[in-house]
Amino acid sequence: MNFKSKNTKKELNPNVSVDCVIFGFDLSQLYILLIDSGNTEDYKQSRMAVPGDLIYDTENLDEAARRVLKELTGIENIYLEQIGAFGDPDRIGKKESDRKWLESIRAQPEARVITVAYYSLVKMPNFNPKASSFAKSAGWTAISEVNELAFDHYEILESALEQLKRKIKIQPIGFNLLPEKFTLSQLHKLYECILGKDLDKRNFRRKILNLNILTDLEEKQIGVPHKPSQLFKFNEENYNKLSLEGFDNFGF
Amino acid sequence: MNFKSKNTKKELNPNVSVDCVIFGFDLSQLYILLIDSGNTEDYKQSRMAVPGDLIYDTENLDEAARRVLKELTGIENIYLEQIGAFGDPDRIGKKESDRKWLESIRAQPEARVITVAYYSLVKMPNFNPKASSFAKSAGWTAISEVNELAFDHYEILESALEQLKRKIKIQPIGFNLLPEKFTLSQLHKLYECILGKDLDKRNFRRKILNLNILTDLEEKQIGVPHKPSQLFKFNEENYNKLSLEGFDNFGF
DNA sequence: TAGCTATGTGTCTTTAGAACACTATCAAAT
DNA sequence: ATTTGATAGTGTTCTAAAGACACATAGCTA
Repeated sequence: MNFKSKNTKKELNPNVSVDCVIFGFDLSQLYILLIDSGNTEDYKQSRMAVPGDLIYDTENLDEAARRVLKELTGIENIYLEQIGAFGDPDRIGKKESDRKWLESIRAQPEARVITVAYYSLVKMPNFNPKASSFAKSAGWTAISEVNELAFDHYEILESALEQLKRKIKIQPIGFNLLPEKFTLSQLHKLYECILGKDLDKRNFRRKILNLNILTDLEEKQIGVPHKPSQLFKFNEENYNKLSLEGFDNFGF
Repeated sequence: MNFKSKNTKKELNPNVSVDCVIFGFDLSQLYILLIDSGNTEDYKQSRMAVPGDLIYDTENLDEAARRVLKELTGIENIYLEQIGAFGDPDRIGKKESDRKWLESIRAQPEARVITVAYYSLVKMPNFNPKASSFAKSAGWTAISEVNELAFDHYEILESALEQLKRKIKIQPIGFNLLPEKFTLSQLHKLYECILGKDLDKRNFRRKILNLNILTDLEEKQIGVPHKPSQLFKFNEENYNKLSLEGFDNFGF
């Protein structure tokens, strides 16, 4: 049977899935990695979803999240952090389109599935999603343009965003979203995007510089039609230290 | 089959459980609600565990947590908050005693089980646990005296404590642990217990009073062999408002 | 060379954190 | 009646960070 994991090799557990909310940033807005999981009725229509699938009985949740993400989008080697579990008994059965999809793909389409959600922040240009497995396509969508998602994935996205807002105030996580070299304005913009509000430029710069996680590259932007900006990278040593410790109070 | 939930009434899902970490406080230290889940080899020995059990396919996770807590300890009507999911494939099979116990009680003792953990804070004297179902006993244990627990429950407890420490800095949750009428010293002590460090008395009082969530009852302790303390209750309106909003910066 | 655009910078005021020591009040013991 | 022991209660100073606020600069383009 499915739930006897001991001596069977790799069997999908019909009751538990993982979902991965991957955020990116293009220096002007936040993006999320979505797959088109395929519409079983109308192949022209899409059924956008956060990459996710059932877990194997032999892997732990973190491993499952990494595997599923890789299988569906090709993306690997990123740090995933758990958001929590979503377990409404009807979370995958509310919409007709979801039910149809499950029937087309799952061995036990009626099974009740709870999902454990993860999120991560990545440098978008470094990760070009390549759809495989049941993903018809995989790509970045601006958060502002996300509307309907499969199952309860919209709720999951909202939770991920909340967690992101909370985290950015106590850890320097935002840097995972920026290129190696970045300007203070870009970092500033990122914080504004995540927190959804304007931040005073001078106060922001002062605070972020006081954290001592930035190294001035003594190098300027080139080819911009305005005063070129100083470029920075982040100081790995101090950055890692602060990531671990967190800062108790970095209020914006 | 077990994983077909649609038309079956109440079937346990063999793959998903919930566990509840319930904290209490006796004005001098933190306690946790544990059950003795019974040792199958030696009935005199105990097997202490956080109250938890498999979920039904028809209930959502929050409901399951409330139900399981009630079934095992009689405690109900409390607000439970999710900590997260724990899903090591071997989390319930590492110890011989755990495996024996599962064989004695579970329909599919070999099933891989992921658990979703919850925590709550309660006024200990208002909740007298009464063991039932498979709990041989249920009661409060000082956190400092907890050593070995079933499965990965010790890890879960540690996670719950971490979350509690994080939360108490941004929400006035601590009050759920105190009696209706309490003194500032008791509240002070509670914060010290949770955060595990000394806090300056005068600074603590100033900060907590500035939150405007306390109402001076104009009533003093009686019968104490020292200067009697002023009693306070908390101001529900402001307390609820702050609970929702949180405070960005309440660093200790 | 004028205009556009985003960069980069400093000060003041207010608020909150951290450190720190003594007096007051009650009950119990003598 | 007095002393003792135990905890309650109280203010100030120093320092650090938050928040509000305006103008000159550098490079590109037309």
